[in-house]
Amino acid sequence: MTKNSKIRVRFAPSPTGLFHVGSARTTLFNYLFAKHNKGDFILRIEDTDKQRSKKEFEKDILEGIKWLGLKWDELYYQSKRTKIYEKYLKELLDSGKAYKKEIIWFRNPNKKVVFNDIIRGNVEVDSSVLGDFSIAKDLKTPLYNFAAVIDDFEMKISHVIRGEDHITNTSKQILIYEALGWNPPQFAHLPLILGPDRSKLSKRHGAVSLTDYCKQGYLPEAMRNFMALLGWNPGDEREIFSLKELEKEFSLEKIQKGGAIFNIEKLNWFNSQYIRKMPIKDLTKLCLKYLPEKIDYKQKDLEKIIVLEKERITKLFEMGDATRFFFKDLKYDQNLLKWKDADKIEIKASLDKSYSILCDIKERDFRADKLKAVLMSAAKEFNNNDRGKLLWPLRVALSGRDKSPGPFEIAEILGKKKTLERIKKAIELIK
RNA sequence: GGCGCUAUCGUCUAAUGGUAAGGACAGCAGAUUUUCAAUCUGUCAAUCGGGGUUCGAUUCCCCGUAGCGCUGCCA
Repeated sequence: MTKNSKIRVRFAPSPTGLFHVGSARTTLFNYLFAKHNKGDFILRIEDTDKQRSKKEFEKDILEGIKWLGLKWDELYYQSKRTKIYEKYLKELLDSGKAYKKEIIWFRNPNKKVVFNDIIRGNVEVDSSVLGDFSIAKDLKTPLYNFAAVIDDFEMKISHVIRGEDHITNTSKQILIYEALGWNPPQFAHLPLILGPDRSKLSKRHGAVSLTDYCKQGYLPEAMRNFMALLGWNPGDEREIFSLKELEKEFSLEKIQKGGAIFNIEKLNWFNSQYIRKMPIKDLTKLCLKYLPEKIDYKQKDLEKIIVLEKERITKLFEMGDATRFFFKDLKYDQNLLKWKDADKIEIKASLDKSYSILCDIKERDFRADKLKAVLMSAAKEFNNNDRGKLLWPLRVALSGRDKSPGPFEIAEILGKKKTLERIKKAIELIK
């Protein structure tokens, strides 16, 4: 590679499965490296295996990359480049560097292969342990190690950034570059993403496709931030990074050498951070598909509900359950209304009190701050040491839950009519 | 088995010859609160082992050990 040549990297997935989070991180790192260096990020679909390649997987991968907010500069399909591979295959066959025996084999020169990995430094492999290796089934059907080399050369890839599970392939590929008289690109082998048992993250560890995380309501900005910090960090103590900041800070030299466990707890933390930061209009829109289908709430009320619940959830998926009581009739056990060791008479008295107070408040004064002022002082009067005596039964009457936002906020959203209805129902429930 | 890669709190990591080994997540405790969440404060917790090199090693070298990866007519 000459010093002034443009930085060009590629992510080269084979569409034989859903977009894996490990692949997603490799994509991210390639993208960040390209953008940091004002280079190109190329996407190459490695669909040489016709049996296993599926259109649906290709779609999943492309959509996953878009969802992450990453854009490719160029897109290629290996299945459309057969002629190019054929040309070089013939060249190798003619020069005797490859031979045909059922399929096409690369003649291993059995030498020591050394390459300087940007992340790991010098990596040495005695290629004789590799033996001759297959590079094509026939002239029109190239195999991975061969097609990848041809494309990386033809596409002028300057840096190959991929998982460390490819280190052995790199030695083979360097041999092919040399046989063709080409200079290999720079290599950077990323540490793997691991499951909790420290083995390569795979299906048996649970959700591994990006689509799964998207469906559960993880935000792309959280996913990005989390994945970027899995094996990389800029050297200071910041945790939250926007895409732009990542592009600015990223460097391969700061990548960790050891594998990193996919720590869902940390992902959850990032996600809740981003959920809280998101503008309420956008968040409401995103939450829509997780809410009960038939709701007759106005946009304004919906936004108020989302504001109340967004600090209580870590994934958008939880929004449906968290907000159900606003839209549906309540079902709960009368015992839930019980604050500490209050008896039925006390609970009823408490609810009666709330009811009469709220009855006296004008419709237009049904705002959380106003309700809070009135009810808090009433609660103090009702039982000086323990405001829960008034507030707990009220909150349960309105939410039907042991855990929920406060009664004032719920009452505002419900409105006077519904609020009073629910209190009345609660009173009737007590037997 | 062979080859390769790796090794700091439970987890993600900072510190590349001189630190009381720092931060974040999780945990725990407290404050706040009608509940939960959030928030704030505090706290627990690590350099795999053994040799070197050096005045001094988390850091450099060697040997172990452990873990992982690769070992396809998949990519």
